[in-house]
Amino acid sequence: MLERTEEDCPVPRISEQDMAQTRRRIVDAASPRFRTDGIDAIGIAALMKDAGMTHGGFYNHFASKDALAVAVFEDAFATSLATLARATDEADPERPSLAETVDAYLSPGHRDMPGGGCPSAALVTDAGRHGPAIQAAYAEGVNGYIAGFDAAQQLEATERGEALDPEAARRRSIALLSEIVGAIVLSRAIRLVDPDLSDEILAVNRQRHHQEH
Amino acid sequence: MLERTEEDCPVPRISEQDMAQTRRRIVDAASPRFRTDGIDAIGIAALMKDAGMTHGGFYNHFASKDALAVAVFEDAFATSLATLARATDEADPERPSLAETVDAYLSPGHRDMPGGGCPSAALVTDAGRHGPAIQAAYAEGVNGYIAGFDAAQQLEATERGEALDPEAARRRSIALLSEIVGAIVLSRAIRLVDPDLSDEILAVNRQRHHQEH
DNA sequence: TGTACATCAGTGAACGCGCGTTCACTGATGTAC
DNA sequence: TGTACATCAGTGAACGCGCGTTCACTGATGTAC
Repeated sequence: MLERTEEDCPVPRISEQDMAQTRRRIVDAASPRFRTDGIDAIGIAALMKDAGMTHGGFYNHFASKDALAVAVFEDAFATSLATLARATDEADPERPSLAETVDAYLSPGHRDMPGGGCPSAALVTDAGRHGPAIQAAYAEGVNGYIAGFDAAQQLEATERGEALDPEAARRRSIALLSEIVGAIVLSRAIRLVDPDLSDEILAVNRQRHHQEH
Repeated sequence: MLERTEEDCPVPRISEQDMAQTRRRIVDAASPRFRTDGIDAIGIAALMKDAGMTHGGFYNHFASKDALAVAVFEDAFATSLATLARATDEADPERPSLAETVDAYLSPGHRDMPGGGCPSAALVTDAGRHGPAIQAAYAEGVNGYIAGFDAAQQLEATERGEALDPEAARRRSIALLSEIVGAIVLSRAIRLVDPDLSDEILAVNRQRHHQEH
């Protein structure tokens, strides 16, 4: 009896691992550029050059630029949600509170580094302006954020010995996401010409969250 | 003594009014397209065709596409702020409350019509990704929104016979703007693939505002 | 182990296309007399 | 009022450029025997 039962799948000449590495290099090159300047602002050729290759090979890894964008969205949200999940890791003695997580989100450092930051904020307009596949990847990320906020609220309520209505928690999660996404995109939009107002927007929303929770 | 003292300024062959009309046609064509699809998504040729002309004449009216974008931002914010100002028109017996204004802002109709809607929301990412001139026009509009919310809060506080600390009002205005911009851009980003969550985001934020004010 | 062959990730020229901007030209309009 | 001229908003071809995608080719790698 052979171990390999899928006869349709030929043994790859170049290891799957190498292919996966190259694919990752492309995603890693595209991810910050897409978040900083938008999906349409950088071309395949420049992207592949960033990844250390020429542009022709791109289509060995992705069917289209849209397919790359979907992969970038999935990867960026996965990373971002993993960070958020630290706020719900009961085993971590240095687990950040939800308030600390929000403070970090609404920091000048996050504002000034969209390429490595939250994809919900950086790609919110791009998602709405592109096709269903990209929007679907974005929507899944948004649902992940809401679920993450829900979990963090429930954990903190439990630790305070309080019960939290799941629907109330969900409403707060959605409002929180709206507020922090709005604050960071507004602060980014004016940071070069009105840095004081840009800082103020972040500060007001940090403060507002502290008052409420 | 001649009435016309500026010798440098020749009498125009084609009336200034006609020129202004053409310029307005260009701005009116660009304004919804920029808000719906982004500044970079539509070219000068398509824009001028929408305005009923060929593309070459564009540069009789604007020095560059960026200059048009600045004009579009100024015009769109002026219109949008005029609508907001209805909430502070003491003479108007049908003056909408701030809560009603927010409800209209966070409506599915506004979500589905970015081309005629709030430029703060529709252009927030474009502003951050373009040059200082465009950002400056955007920042002025944001300041106008904050001032408008301030004025509406003060008017409503006065009518209730309450005093409202200007700094507290400003903080609320900034938080309100962040929240409604965030809500509308998030709801737009997912409306095609998750219309239920899109509606929920709007509804939760409408409800939240009603509870607070 | 050595040799002939097959595979296919990556290369780089080329495809048609649209971009922002320029410019020689046109023709309607207003001025000068 | 009539005629010659000047102006300039608008036309449309053309500029160099970058885009997403295709494709014939290369050459390193793995297989077959």
